[in-house]
Amino acid sequence: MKASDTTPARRMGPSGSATWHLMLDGAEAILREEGYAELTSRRVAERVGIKQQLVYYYFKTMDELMVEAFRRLSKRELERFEQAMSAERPLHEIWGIAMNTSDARLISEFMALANRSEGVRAEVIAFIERSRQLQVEALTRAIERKAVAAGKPAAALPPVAATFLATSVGLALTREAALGVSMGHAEIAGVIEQYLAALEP
Amino acid sequence: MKASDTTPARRMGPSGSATWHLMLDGAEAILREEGYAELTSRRVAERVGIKQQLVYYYFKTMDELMVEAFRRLSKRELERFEQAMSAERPLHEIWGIAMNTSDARLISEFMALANRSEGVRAEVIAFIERSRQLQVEALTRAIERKAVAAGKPAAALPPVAATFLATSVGLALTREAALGVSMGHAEIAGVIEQYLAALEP
DNA sequence: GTCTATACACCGATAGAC
DNA sequence: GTCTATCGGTGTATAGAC
Repeated sequence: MKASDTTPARRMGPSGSATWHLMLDGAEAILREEGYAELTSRRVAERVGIKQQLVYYYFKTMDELMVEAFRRLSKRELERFEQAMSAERPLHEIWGIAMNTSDARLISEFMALANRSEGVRAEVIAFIERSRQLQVEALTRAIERKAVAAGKPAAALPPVAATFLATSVGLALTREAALGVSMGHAEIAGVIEQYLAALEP
Repeated sequence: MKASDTTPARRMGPSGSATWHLMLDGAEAILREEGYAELTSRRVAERVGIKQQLVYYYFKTMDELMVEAFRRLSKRELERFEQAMSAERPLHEIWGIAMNTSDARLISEFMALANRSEGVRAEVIAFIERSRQLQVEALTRAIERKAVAAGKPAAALPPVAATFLATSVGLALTREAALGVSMGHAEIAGVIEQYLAALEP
């Protein structure tokens, strides 16, 4: 369309290099420990021991850095889920992941970021849908195995409802625990574990 | 302890005045529509049509403004809960409130803020505990009424677990809906409404 | 009660030297 | 690949005039 872009376009470095990863590591640490309000090029640089301006050699904008950071995280998480599916008791594994404090906090921050950045939003939506899909498949298989073994028709709780429930509850539990609230936590964890034990003895 | 404060303390306006409320209204609107990263004295002033510096006549710091904003909101919400308890079908009312989009978003933002501000954190903790207490009481009463009527021992799901579940799920549903995700939403809403209908026909 | 003036720190981003 | 220099913009907060 445009025969000549008047802006010559800034010189940029390659994705995937060691420094590139280092910067994303720094960004993750900041999100985890301080929240997205502190995620700035200066803070990232300070953390990894480089100059602020170098951030813009590897990322066009801070928004792009955030998108890349979530993309890397989401890939890692999905691989973790997939691996959990092939473990001995997949549902217990999934629940364990949902209860992992530090990454729950990280994902929480990205969800907040998703409200303000189109790029992040698209990645977050894709991640939610893919991980829910994975969980539904695993749960469906587990329920069917159980039903066949017992000769029962099973399921007052549809698999997708159960996974949604587990994810929401896991997130709420870790978020409240971080604040120092614990009212009802033991009871709700008990209910979930009872449900899991019934499916995966 | 200190016989004389060397800093003369800046001149301050009264809490509760019309302008004071106007500023909190502006702060709420910003949180709802744009998120806490945009909650600045300049943006508040712009919204309500006054100069940025006037914010500091009514609030010592931005942090104090946030605390006051949450305090006002939390008071309003708790009154709403209490009123709902005395309605015809209290549990349906509570679920309705949990599903109210705009205030769920607002509360979400304050929860994120709680991770960064001690003052906000204290208020958020108090709010969570008080509102959960209220809900547990209402649910306990409803279950007992039902159990007495049916002559049953009742309750595989402890009331505090049920309310925790409803709150987490409600928050997750509205947050995802805001992003445009809907996978499993109909199923989970169906399950909850079924549970409610069983208790409050 | 609201305004102007003003300080100082930090932010994203660009240009160009080494 | 990393640095120095630098820009315009925005943030919190204070002092003091009207």
